[in-house]
Amino acid sequence: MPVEPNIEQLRRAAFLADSAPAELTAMLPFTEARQAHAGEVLLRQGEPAAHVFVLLDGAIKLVRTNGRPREKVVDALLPVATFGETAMLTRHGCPFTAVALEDSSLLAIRAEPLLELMRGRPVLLWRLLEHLSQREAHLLEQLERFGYYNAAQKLAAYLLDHYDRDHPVEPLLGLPPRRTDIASLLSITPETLSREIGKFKRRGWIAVRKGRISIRRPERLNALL
Amino acid sequence: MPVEPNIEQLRRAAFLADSAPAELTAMLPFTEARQAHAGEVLLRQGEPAAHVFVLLDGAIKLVRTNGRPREKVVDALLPVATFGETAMLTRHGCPFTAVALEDSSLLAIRAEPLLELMRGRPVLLWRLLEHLSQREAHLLEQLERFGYYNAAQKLAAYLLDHYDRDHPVEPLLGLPPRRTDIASLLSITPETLSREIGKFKRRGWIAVRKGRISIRRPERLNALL
DNA sequence: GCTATCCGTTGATCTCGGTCAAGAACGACG
DNA sequence: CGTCGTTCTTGACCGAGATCAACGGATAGC
Repeated sequence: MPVEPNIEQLRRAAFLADSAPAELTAMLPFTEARQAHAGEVLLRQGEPAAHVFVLLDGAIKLVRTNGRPREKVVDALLPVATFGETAMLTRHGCPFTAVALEDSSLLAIRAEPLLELMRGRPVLLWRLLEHLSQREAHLLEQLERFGYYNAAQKLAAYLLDHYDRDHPVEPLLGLPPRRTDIASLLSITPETLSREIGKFKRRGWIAVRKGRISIRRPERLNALL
Repeated sequence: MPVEPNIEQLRRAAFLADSAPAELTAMLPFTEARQAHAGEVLLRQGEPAAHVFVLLDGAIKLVRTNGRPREKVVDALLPVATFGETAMLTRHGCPFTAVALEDSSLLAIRAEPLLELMRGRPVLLWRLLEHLSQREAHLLEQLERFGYYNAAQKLAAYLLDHYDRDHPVEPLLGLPPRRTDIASLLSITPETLSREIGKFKRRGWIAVRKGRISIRRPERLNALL
């Protein structure tokens, strides 16, 4: 049974981080804790988003489904990330499909009353605008990198991006069990990914235990970029 | 001497398109017409943006300058596009450098009073939020495409994106005189771009006159994607 | 009009990463 | 514990596109 959400959990979301307690409390009535099992679809591309999600624990991938079998992962989210903010703002539907990579726990904020609440609290709008601005910057950076990075650089950038700063000593990556998802995100084949991981491992820059990767020499990875 | 801007020009900007005349009129005092000559830098990556720009005529490229000689074009803008909206919202400075590709005419709206105006008119905030949401969708699409498109597909997508719908009979592209910019945008080398253009020309799908490309068989280009 | 410079084009070669195929590790299930 | 099915790994080969280099054509400046 999911525990009732509280404002401390809401506060972990970047676009709500420094909101007044009163505003967060006002959201609780239409915020619910939600568990998603691995593989569960939370948002579907093209459909309107009824909720904004806050990922508290687990991992989520955002994929573009373009009809054809080729399905591209455009982002891999770790706690605490949010998604669905833009989907509720456009009538074109969600620009991606969100799938749980592993069993995850999230907050689901109903979009309609959230929008209504924001209508009366412009400060919330400002926060969201700033948040979307940062996301644009992030996407531009991704776009830039994919332009000229080779396979090793893509992997290094991915590993560094997901470096767990909370556990510097044993930085285990809690990410995609599925190597194919990482490969898709980096726009390389699983075979190439496997070879690059092998190279890094052989040089002692990373270690692999139970399929999970830990970074041993972040400075070496960074030197590649 | 630049003509005084009017609200009809402002209305051409997507995020202002259906604003009330009163709101647009309120912007006029801090909006000025600006001419930019080819090569002129309008915004610089990392620096705060003092203006939001509306491109009325000409062409602008957005480039990421990452220190190294490698400089990547992330977008090529045609009229009527806007840029700098996100730069004024984040304290991290502009996420790109904006350079005029040819002599261009723009509107420059001073950021500070614009933000102040928006503070009092939340409807303007909503429009901007919707606009940024659409841009995120656009960037995600770009990111997806770059994942698995080959050189020919990239070129076809670029040509179709910049197809001038106002001149269906003679759809001359008014874009980058510089082939190297197109190549950078598509993340291919100028040599490869040249070869692909050659192929399309040989098949009669496009025609080149004075360095400018016109599309003859858009349906063929579309079939590649 | 002549020359210099910069781009764009064309050709030859190389290389990174994709493709195809086989084998190894892992988890689920009976 | 063994079998199956899926995913990851490893190897051999191939091809799209990068690189290197030479040539052609446009624009600017004298």
